[in-house]
Amino acid sequence: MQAENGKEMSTAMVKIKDVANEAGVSIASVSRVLTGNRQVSAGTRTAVLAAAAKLGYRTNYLASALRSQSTQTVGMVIPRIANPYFIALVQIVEESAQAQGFELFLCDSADDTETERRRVRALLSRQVDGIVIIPCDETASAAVVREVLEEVPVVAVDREIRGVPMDQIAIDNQAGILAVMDHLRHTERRRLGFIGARQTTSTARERLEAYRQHAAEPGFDRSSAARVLLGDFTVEWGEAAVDDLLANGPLPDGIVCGNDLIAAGVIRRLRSRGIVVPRDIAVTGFDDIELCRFVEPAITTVHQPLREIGAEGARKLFARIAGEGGFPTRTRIIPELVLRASSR
Amino acid sequence: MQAENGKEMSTAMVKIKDVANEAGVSIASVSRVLTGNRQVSAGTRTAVLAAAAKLGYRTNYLASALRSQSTQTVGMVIPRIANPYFIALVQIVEESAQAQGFELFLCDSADDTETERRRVRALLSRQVDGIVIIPCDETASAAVVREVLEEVPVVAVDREIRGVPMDQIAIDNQAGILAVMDHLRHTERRRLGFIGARQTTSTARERLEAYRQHAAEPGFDRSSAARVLLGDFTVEWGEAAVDDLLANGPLPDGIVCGNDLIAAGVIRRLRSRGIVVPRDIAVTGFDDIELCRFVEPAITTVHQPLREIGAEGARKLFARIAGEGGFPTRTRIIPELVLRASSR
DNA sequence: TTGAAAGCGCTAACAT
DNA sequence: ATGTTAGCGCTTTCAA
Repeated sequence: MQAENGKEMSTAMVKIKDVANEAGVSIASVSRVLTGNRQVSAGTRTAVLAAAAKLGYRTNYLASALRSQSTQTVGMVIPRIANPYFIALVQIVEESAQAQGFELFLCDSADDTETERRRVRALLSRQVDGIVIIPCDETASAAVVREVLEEVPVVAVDREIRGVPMDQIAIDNQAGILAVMDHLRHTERRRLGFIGARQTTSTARERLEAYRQHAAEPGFDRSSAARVLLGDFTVEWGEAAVDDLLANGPLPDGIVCGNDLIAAGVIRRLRSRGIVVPRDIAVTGFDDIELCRFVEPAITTVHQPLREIGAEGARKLFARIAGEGGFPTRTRIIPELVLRASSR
Repeated sequence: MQAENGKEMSTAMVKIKDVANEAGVSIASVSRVLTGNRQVSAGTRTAVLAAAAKLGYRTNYLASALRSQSTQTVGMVIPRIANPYFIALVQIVEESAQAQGFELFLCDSADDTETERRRVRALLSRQVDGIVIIPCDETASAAVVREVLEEVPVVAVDREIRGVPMDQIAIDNQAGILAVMDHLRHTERRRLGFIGARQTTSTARERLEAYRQHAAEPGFDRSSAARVLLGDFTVEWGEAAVDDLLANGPLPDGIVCGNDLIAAGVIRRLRSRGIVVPRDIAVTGFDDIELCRFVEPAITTVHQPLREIGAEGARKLFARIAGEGGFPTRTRIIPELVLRASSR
């Protein structure tokens, strides 16, 4: 006892040998009972279980994993842990992992390629059995992912990686933007603008490309296709972009935003400038995050089927881990438009 | 090559022996260079580093940790990964961990004592060097934490655990509620009500206790102290609680909410019932999450100094891990009121 | 400063 | 069905 320095006496770690002694069997029998991969007699099982419970034994993960060459762990690397959108995806993957008896090791790449590389290497160093990645850069992330693929299966989720033959699952961004713009056309919006993010991710790129393509179609004013502002996927950029628009000529009557955060910023700034949404100008988002229903007016947006995306990503990963072969696949889920007050 | 089934040939894992061969030294020397705990000649160092880089060697974490009895990993158990408030705290702790050269293993207890116990055991099984916990139940979590304390240091953050002598850090909830109620008193609100959460956490309990105490003071209508509704810390409960209030007699002119999510729900439902906030009724929140500034009207709330709480929690943990003794401490940070439109 | 060898705690192969 | 033992890949004595 070392009561005087406030430290409790540490219980010596219980090892498999202690359980074996207590149960009166060999350590191999203990291992067999606990891992369950082998036949054991009922008597041995009972004795081992009782001894383990009595001593409070917990298998040493490090030793077990080192020996069995299996960590039963998968890693997930996301660009920003503070982004609720990514966290929602994490939750689905975590559920699937748990259901398969795997643990999930979550890492934040801080939307930085170098950090992403370090995180991925740390995961490989921990001998994870597979990795789910939301890459932070459409092209720069390719190199590190290619490296990983030499060792364990990887699935890219939500964002695409170019030029790497691998399993991928994401939403169909083009279809989403098309739905938004069809809606704006039918509600007589003619002069559109697009406020999105710089083209470092497939998400940003595909949404912009779809906008440009459809804005040039009949039904929209000719100025629309060129009215494009690119920053990042944040509320702050949405606000700044509105100032930009206001300073440069007459406002459009519809703004297509690259995601909901931008849309929230756009709406807040427009309101503070006395411009009425949706009467003067319609605003749309993308992703359908919770915030949409709290903003006034509530944001019309494209719903991300996160559950499907996450579940399918996990399914692909665990299939590879289980040794299933076949060519890598790229899946796109077609999203639905959610009409709310900001565009009516 | 097995090109026909789409599988790349797996690179054999590079081991320390391979590096030793390549560099023409013993494996011990490689280890010494890579861990940096020992003296090595410049020549050996260069040769080892070059060989390691050439072969793309990464230390096997499992083997290294098993042998050295140090994982350089801490665990963090939070009640809900989907709650941005907890995630903000995680980020701060993660920063501190990285700065100390530790990895953080994040776990979700799903606000359930049994899951919490399983998660904690999994962490111990992985030989983490310490644990930061946001306990899901003020009393029930005590048992599992007491267990853990036998093996590694634990720090409770944000919520208190009763009856366990351990390091703790949280906000001073009583002071926060007092600030809210002083403000309401000065703005002539007389008939108050409290919408909070059931008393399973110190957070919920302390905020209610403070409300009850101050509501009975002069300046408030006598009905105030008894006008209390308890559910959980969600938007949905805030909405339901308003229906409850409306069905039972005249409305108060001020509602103190247990947190911001409840306040957001309260405001949304009041508005949909045609009741004007803050003219007819003032509403306040607690925590100062991002949402507060998006709700219309923006929510008056108590700001949580998350950075300070997280950093101090991490500091305490790493001090214990480093072997610092001394009695456990309980720290409370006094928060500030943030005045916004919902109470003016 | 370096190499040889022991051993971290466990699982799996090999006995019986 | 069970026990004995090798060895997972590394770090750390112990010798030299």
